[in-house]
Amino acid sequence: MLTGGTGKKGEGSRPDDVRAALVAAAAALIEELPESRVSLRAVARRAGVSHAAPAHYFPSRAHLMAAGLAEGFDALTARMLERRDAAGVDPWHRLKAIGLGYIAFALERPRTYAMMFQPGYITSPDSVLARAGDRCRHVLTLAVAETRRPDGVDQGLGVAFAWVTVHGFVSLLTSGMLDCDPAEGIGSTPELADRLLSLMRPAYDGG
Amino acid sequence: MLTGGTGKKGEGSRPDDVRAALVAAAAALIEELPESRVSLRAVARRAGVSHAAPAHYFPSRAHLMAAGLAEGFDALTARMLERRDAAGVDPWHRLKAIGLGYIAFALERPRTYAMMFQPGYITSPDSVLARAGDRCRHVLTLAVAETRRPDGVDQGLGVAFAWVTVHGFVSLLTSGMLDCDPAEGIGSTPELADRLLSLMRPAYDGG
DNA sequence: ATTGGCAACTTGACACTGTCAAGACGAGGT
DNA sequence: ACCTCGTCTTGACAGTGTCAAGTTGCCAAT
Repeated sequence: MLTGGTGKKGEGSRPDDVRAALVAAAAALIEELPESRVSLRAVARRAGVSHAAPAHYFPSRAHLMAAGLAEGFDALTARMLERRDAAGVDPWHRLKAIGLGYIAFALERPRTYAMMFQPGYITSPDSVLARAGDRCRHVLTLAVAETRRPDGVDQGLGVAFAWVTVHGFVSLLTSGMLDCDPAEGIGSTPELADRLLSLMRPAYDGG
Repeated sequence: MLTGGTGKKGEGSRPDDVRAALVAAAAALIEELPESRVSLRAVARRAGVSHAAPAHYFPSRAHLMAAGLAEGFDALTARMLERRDAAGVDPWHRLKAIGLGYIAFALERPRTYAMMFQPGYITSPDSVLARAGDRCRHVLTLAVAETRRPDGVDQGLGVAFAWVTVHGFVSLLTSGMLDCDPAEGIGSTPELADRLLSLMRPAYDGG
């Protein structure tokens, strides 16, 4: 009765073709255009359906955007896991790799990232977007747990501190409030990111 | 020739009445309504002028919003100064007071705050909004300079770290990504804010 | 004192938006 | 054969940003 394979055609080809196309189109446009220009109608055009088709799958614009943004969150989570698993076994190195992966994702897809944290797209605590956010935080929580030492900060505070730092960094950066060269070298974005992350090391690594 | 008192009436009463009314209306609506509903026409209605009057003072919606948001930045700066001056003489206490004032402002005026950091409203590096942001950062820079010690972090990094922390905190909080009770007590927002700020103390206070 | 000019708006229009109501249309069940 | 339902389209409505043209009222110059 709910979604999940209404099975229009018997030969099992497209269970939810249009819906998936809409979400994919939304995710693409979110990165291509400024937020105000990602319209339901533009998404519908890109998906090749009529301007009111989105309304049959999503009760409002916010819900469609949330679905596209949830894909963004999952991509972010995947990126974090990838970097973590390539970072070896040292807990601090793993945590730092997650942070750098987080920052890399946000700077590669700035519009998607900024919109993911826009209030108003989480319509309920168990919405698609909120759940995607929870999965992302979970990765961070695991990494912080690995670093825990008797004299370290407690779990919740450690997660908050790490997330706050990387999120604040990319958010200020893409807002244009932090001025540093995107290129490599002294005073560059990657160098500042590295130094900022190193600054929080004592909270996890014991000093 | 530029703006600044065209002096329509000789008796010197209203040099730029309508413009100021528009900016004030914009600042008010920015806090009252979600971003997408703060329209040029709504601002014009509140200011009591026709729907196209804003176009005579601001080349685009972004410019009018930026003017309203610049007022928000100035209010934030004022709040920071107020708290700092009430905090005594200890450099770290002064810096922390600035951070707490920053957080208090952002949580009292969440929509204004979020919009201030939205990419797209800074139309040029010396726009009204960018300048207001510079004045705000300057207050932070001064406070960080006060704490400087030979073995401390360098100025730019210290400013970035402090800003990143407070901004990341309020941004994640208003996005609904950090779950903590707004009320007082253990696990509450003010307590988390306090603990986060304390976590960055070693970077300034020498350990 | 009349004229011209000009800045400050207003009115009107256009293409576009989100959302709702109603209709088309094909498949499945009876 | 008929009916129903889900899927999507068409059409409409109020609202939006922005542009073009018009209106108004003051100031300076003639």
